[in-house]
Amino acid sequence: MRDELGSPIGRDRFRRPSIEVAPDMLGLVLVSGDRAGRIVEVEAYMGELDPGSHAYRGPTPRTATMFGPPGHLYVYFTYGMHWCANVVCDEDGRASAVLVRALAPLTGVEAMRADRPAARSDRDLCSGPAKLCQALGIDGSFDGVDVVSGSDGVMLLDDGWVPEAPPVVTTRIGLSAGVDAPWRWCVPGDPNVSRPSGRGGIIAR
DNA sequence: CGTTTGATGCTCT
DNA sequence: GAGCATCAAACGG
Repeated sequence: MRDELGSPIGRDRFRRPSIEVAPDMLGLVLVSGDRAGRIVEVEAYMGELDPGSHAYRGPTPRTATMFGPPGHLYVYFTYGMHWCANVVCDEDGRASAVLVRALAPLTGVEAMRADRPAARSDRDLCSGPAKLCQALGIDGSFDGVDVVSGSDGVMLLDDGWVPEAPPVVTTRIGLSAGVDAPWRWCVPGDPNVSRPSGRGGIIAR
């Protein structure tokens, strides 16, 4: 299954601040069990330096994974009903993470449809951080899993695909603090991107 | 199309 | 008790 979808990624790729890792994650394949999608939208969260980050006020039980070693999944629960998934970055002890905000579905699309009955089209399957978790079957039990080794069925792969154009850069979505940081990156023109532009419009392309 | 609103429960103050 | 890294349904033009 993995061999067909791409090659494993070294942990060193995540051993940097999330604002460096995030744009490099566009195009990678996120695999969960028999389902997979290509990452087309990400956001960076810079831990204790970032008022928009869950880690801004220091470590708590909820954010423990984000303060741990890179290459693991930080999965959190929000709005009383949704799960969202980040990939932890930077050295152990520094809370830096990349939120995966949208995927282009690749495999297991039938299973995704079954788990996302509200989706009116396949573009609604993974076009948002909570949607993609539902589509891939990711919930709180996946917090802390290693996406480099893939030992728990969730893995990031590189199949060599690269966007035709440089990423679109915007401000982040849905925050009340840290709203001005241009830390959201999208694959230009991809129909699965959750929203074409951020609060301040498109900052760079 | 666009914007608005209700759902729903965990987390930290 | 307030706020939330969201989503879908219900509106209005």
